[in-house]
Amino acid sequence: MTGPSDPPAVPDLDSGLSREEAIALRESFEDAEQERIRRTVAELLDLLGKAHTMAVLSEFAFAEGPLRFSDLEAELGIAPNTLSTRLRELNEAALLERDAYDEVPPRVEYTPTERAESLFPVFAHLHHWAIEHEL
Amino acid sequence: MTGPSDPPAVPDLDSGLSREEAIALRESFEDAEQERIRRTVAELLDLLGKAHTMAVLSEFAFAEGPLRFSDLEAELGIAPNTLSTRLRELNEAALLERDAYDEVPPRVEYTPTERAESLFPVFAHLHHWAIEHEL
DNA sequence: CCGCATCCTACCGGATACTG
DNA sequence: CAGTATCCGGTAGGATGCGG
Repeated sequence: MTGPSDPPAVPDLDSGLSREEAIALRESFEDAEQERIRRTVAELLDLLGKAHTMAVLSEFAFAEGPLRFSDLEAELGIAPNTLSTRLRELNEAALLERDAYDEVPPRVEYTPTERAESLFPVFAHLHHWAIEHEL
Repeated sequence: MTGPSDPPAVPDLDSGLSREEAIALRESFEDAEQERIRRTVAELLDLLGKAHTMAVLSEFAFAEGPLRFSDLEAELGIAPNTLSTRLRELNEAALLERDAYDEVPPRVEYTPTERAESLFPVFAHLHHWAIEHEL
């Protein structure tokens, strides 16, 4: 009773680009460009590797519109200082847009940028993986 | 000179499952199963969120066969104790298989399992993202 | 020799209290 | 409500040692 039971027509877990295609694609670039790609991937993995960064982005990936600080705080159960740091990093990486409204009570909304949206299929894939596997 | 120049025919960055499809798919399950999926995703994000886990998996995603401890240590420039911990976690999560050969010099090989391989398109997508964006 | 385990240090993330 | 200040515990990094 631990595995998925009676799964409703799960489409193939073939998320676009395969490993071979990705390798071939990268090798089609000049050396300098390959090096840039390598560095960008490393930086990206470094950012995503920080605690809760993936979880935060995942929330945006499955949310309809913008999210507020307290939304994320409540949903993820993460300390405010840490959340604050993560949001600032994501904002500086141009993955989240920060909009502050001068009201009472104050309101700050975070919205994923297009750069972030083009990253969201990753979270859809992770979600799909979780449907078919356990941990 | 910072952006990509003369990009050779990059295929569309449309990695299979969209956000809407992922949401619809999840909602097609019963509540109990949805809860299991939610928890699995959370655990997965927690594991991937640990420092260097993504980087380690990424190495396997683009490597041909198995990798050795020293390969990863040299490639990622990460402390041996930390690498040791990450490899053990990934092994316990059944994402890496560990094979020790009793030779001189000793040899230990880590091989991604099928579970891990079904996760690799994620890294191909991240790589693809890095081709089209900066950080 | 390689793959770790150990020891220590530095930094990062968690909890709480407090402020604009 | 949306953070910041402070303190503290845990975790990663670096050097070293050692067993296989």
